[in-house]
Amino acid sequence: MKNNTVTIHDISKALGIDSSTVSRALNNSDRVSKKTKEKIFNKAAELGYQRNSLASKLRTNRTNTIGVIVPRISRHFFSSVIAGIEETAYKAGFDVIICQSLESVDREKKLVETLLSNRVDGILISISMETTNYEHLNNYKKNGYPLIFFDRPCNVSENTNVIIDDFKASFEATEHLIKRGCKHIAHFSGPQNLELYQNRKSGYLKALQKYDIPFSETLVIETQLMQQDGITAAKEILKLPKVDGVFSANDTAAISAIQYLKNQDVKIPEDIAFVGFSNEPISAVIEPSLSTINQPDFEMGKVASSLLFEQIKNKKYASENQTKILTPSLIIRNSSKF
Amino acid sequence: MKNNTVTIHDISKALGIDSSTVSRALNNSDRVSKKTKEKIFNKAAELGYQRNSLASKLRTNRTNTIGVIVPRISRHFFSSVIAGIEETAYKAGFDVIICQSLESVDREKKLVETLLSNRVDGILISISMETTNYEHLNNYKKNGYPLIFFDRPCNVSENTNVIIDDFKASFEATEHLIKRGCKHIAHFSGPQNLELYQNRKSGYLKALQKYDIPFSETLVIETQLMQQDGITAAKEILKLPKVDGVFSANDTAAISAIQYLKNQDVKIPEDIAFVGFSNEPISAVIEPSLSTINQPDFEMGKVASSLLFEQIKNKKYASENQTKILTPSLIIRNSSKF
DNA sequence: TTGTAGGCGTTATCAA
DNA sequence: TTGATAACGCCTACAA
Repeated sequence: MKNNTVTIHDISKALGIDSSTVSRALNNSDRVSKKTKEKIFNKAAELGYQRNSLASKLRTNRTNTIGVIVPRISRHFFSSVIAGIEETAYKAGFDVIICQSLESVDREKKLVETLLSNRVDGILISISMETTNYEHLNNYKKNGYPLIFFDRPCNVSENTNVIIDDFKASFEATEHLIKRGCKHIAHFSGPQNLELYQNRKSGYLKALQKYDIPFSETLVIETQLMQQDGITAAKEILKLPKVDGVFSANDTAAISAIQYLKNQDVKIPEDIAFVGFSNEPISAVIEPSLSTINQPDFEMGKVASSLLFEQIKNKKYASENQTKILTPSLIIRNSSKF
Repeated sequence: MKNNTVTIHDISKALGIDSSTVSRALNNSDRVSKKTKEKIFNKAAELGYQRNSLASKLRTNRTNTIGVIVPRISRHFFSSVIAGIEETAYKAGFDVIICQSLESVDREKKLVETLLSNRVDGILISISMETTNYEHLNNYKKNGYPLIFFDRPCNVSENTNVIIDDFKASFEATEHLIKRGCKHIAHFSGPQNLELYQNRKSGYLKALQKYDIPFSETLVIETQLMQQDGITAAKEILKLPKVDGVFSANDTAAISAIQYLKNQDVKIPEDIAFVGFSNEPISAVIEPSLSTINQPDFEMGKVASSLLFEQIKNKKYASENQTKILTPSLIIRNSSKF
């Protein structure tokens, strides 16, 4: 079956035109006459010719393909970033290979290798929560391949990062809780190997400091911020005296915590006010609706991929390391209403 | 930069061993002595060798890659199916290329071509809402490539489909509304070119018929079932006399309709009861929580991909057309409580 | 404008 | 067990 695939040589033979001319025609070269082109196009259609990209990529050493690695595509934030990437890629004539690490370093390593061996022209990555060591990525960069980090930056060495201002957003979120009257604000924090969660924590601390709110380490509950973790964290704060506000480093944990607390007859926001992070669609529809930080996800995808395409074209990557910081915004909803 | 990529020939030269032996060693052939293998592995690591899959795929005419086309990865149902596919693929040693058609036929056509030109070994597809003509897929099948439809089947010609029993689930959902006392049940329906929505409508009609509930065409509101469509549909049923129940062909439309109706002081489920379809995570947390149909998404991914790998191995595709039907289940929540 | 020839990196076949 | 050689399908100097 598969053996009868049509090649440019079949077209060549059928028409008595050399395969090099066929190749040129199919690539729409202007060094082929209109007449021959037409003949070739027709014959190609007639025979059901389908270019073999593998061969052409091998030959040209360019794949016009980029790889994207995200923790999970089901997260609204990431699928929106991907939408932004795909839009830009489409305009630039690039294909996109989407991969998910599922927050596992091992998987991430394998994915990088697969992308590498498929000779993608560049990679956009949001590293997994487990990633603490960047060798698999440094090797890649060392070879001069363009690599851009988004959302979860890597400042271990020189890199191009596209991030949002997590510190500022977290500061504002916490400040908002303070201004509405919260005196004992807990923080649901994520893995501290991710700078992003460090920054969210720092913003929280900075706000407490600015308003002279006493702080105790017990107020910070560090987990993976999954659904189950939110419940664990909720139980935790019930043990603490008089917690009246929570700034959660993501929506997922905040939402499951709220659900749990509601079942325990804790009133949100009267007893405990909540602010989340990410603006997952679900946060707008739960009751009470969740105050959160909206991230410019689609824009992030566009910015990151535009940078990547620039680097692919100019090949001056090494020198062009830079960090782009996008601005998120606080959305106040019922979970932290005055 | 990129030019210094290491090939088997570099290893070959460095060690004075022929490149064919290097190739065999790197593929772990048992026709290479342990000693030479070791030398080769070490040198490969030392030089930072990274196999060129393009060349290998071209030569072997096998890519060990399958393509998956879904309408959108952000839909919980599809990302769960993909998770099932990836798990099976991983075990089978296959890579997966994930693509989204965004419900556009044009995009879908291009994706099929791209996958084809990259010589994937098979394709799993859930067609777009716009797809009414299957030429782009028939061409693919005609060449003997394995192709499996999931969730949204294609019975225009002989095909392998993996679906859920939409008819039965819809019948049960409607029956449930009837048993709880609804007498005027509307149906939010999807594009009728998708069999799936035909079946959901049929199940609804069958239930009305069985219980001798009078039916009028105005009760069926056909849209794309997007968020906005839910609102439009909600306005529509308010115009109808005494609608007291809605069976929606997806959760998205049901949820936005409920939100809208709540704002209009319609009581759910007292005034109008709702049952959705898909069990999106959001349906469990909104208020009232949404009764819906749970689909075995992860399992569907596993079943569909297992079938595909079988077809890839056995190459008897043409003759093996079959339809696998998985069983969904009704989840009763507050939106249709008695 | 078209043809010739060689090679991209790998692997399969055959021979040693 | 290893080596020599050709080929997968395509593209691109270079020559005509």
